[in-house]
Amino acid sequence: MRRKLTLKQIAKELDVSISTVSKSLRGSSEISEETRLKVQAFAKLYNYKPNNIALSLKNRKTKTIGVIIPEIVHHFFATVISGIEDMANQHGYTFIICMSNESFDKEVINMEMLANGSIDGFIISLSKETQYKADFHHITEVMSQGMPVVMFDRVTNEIFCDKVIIDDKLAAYDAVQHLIKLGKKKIALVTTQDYVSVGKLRTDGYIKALLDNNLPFDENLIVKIDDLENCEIKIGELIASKAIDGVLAVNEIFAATIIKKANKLGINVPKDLSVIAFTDGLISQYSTPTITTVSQNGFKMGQKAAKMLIDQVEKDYSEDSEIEENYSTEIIETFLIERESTF
Amino acid sequence: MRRKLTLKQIAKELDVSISTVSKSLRGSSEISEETRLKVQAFAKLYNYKPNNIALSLKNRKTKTIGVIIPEIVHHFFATVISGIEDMANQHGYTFIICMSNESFDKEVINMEMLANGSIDGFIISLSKETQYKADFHHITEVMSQGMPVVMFDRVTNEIFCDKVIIDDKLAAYDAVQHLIKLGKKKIALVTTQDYVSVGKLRTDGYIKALLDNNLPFDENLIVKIDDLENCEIKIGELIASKAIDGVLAVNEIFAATIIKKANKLGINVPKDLSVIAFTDGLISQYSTPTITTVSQNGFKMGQKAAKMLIDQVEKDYSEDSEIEENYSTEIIETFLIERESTF
DNA sequence: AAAGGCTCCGACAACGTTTTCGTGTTGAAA
DNA sequence: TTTCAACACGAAAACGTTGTCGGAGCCTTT
Repeated sequence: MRRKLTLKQIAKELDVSISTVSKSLRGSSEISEETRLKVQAFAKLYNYKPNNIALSLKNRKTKTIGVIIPEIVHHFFATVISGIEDMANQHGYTFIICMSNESFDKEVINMEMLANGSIDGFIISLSKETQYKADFHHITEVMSQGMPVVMFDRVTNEIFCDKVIIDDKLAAYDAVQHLIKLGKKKIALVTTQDYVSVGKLRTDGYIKALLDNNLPFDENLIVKIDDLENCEIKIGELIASKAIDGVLAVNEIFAATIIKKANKLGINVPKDLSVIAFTDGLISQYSTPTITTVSQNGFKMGQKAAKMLIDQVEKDYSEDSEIEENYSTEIIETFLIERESTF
Repeated sequence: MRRKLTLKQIAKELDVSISTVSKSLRGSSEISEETRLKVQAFAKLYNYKPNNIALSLKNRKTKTIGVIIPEIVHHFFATVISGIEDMANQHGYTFIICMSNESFDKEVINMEMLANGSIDGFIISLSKETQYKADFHHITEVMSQGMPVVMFDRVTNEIFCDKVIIDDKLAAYDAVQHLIKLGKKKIALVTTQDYVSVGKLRTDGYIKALLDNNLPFDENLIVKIDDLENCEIKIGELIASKAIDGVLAVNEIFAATIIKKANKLGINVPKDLSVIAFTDGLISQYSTPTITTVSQNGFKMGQKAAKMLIDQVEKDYSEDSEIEENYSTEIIETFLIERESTF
């Protein structure tokens, strides 16, 4: 097993100093053309590549991004990762992914694990538990060490940092508005618990749309699902007894469950019941009927988040002064993709 | 912006040497209890964490795995990642993900990018283009540098290394066998081009099942999809004209498309046409009817792959001798999940 | 009183880079 | 012949660790 080639080995082999080898490879004019070419040829022949770890140590820059997400087996998060990878790649960055599995403790452990020099900054979407506990000390901790943080989707107002989100309230508002335009009068909302930031915002948008259209707001038409176990039961109750004609679901799974339940109960989607979902994933495209969704454009979200982080990292580098810490919040536009579940 | 605390700073602050600080923190008996406690208290107070990069450089071990996959917005690959993360985490490893986007060049670039010391080993699933070109020099290259490689799912016989796969041929055989037992006589196969290793194997299993049951093998009943564009057309032709009563699809998307097309053509699934798919993802669960699938257990596959790689990495470490290079191929068992699309 | 043995600590090398600063050798100018 | 710039290269420091080795100081032993 041949070890990786180092400058030292090349130097020894060619009987020159390490400095000379290094300079030759970087094309320094300090070195005579003869020596330079000789070294370059040798390096090329034996496929020399500078050791990244050594470079990271020297430069105090790893060109690596830490990504903390709740889970990866999830269409939205996977597309975000895809966007991050795209932008990271363009800038010569790699990234390490950690999953919190919606657990606060794991989120904290993962961040501490990475905040020891392995990465240049974080891109994070908060776990449900973190949002519930509203404990963000781990974030402030790494930020105080000068590590840039970009939050996406599941963010919090309590931390000042760059953020990239969709306008959840507006998107929900528009979706409900769409249902209302289609003539729906009794529109339900199937969402998560309020501590999930996006769930709360979408609920706000839903309520606002109803009120703006002088439709009655009925608390009973909002179903808050805490876990997938009782999802079916709660949804069953909703559509069986409440005689609704429209529903906004905060994710595909809820929407697909609604449709399946409706079918069983002999309720026709979209004729009797129109359904709109957040998260434009595969289920929406392949469900029957296909589902009208709010596109969240996770890819773009990932790209933006990565871009913002890289900008921060490289800015930190050039101007060591910390004059202006002006963070911004990017809002990714959403749009409604009309499919068969609304009519 | 306060920089990360280092041994040197602690040493200066407490007016002892760097060695003393290091030894104190590692609980060396060389240091008096008084000094040790003082240093430990200080380190704890200011939350000292050893710099990982420096450790990696010193130990020539990064405790990081490089993962190369074709794409991540894909249920199967996402579950594999999830399994890798689980096992990696248990062993204190992190991982860097690169996507080849099914491109040979990007696969090569990514591998070269990581093979410069950033990682201890690779877990890879080959891109379609790589399988098509059958060019694996980049794999042999990194292996010859002593970097362990574990392949999963899309593997090749031309490289000797650890592998983890499912028995694609047997799984396809069993699925077709199941259809035959249900009384189906004219069973089609919707697959990918032959150069995709798993596609080929599944085709073999399909054919074998037919022959073993004395059913005629009709070349025309095998549809090879090259990209999703013409997927719908080709599938339309198949089910409209061939009067088939069963079909095995090598992935969910194909299966869902078949079902949708069948519905449009007034063909009832499962009564007129039974459908079985590979890849047990969300589509299968939320499609109408739900789809009978071959479960690939990506999570377990990821776990196994990670375990095999970590074992290799740590073995390399202990015994520098390269006496026995005995690679193994793990086969993850599959099973049929019966749902509504078969009858 | 000299020798030896502890205890406790610091100097230093090493991991693989890059870069600054010297320094020896030329050749040309004075 | 002396002086000095230009050229080509090497030594060394630094990034943050860990671990080996040696040494200072003190106590015990003969």
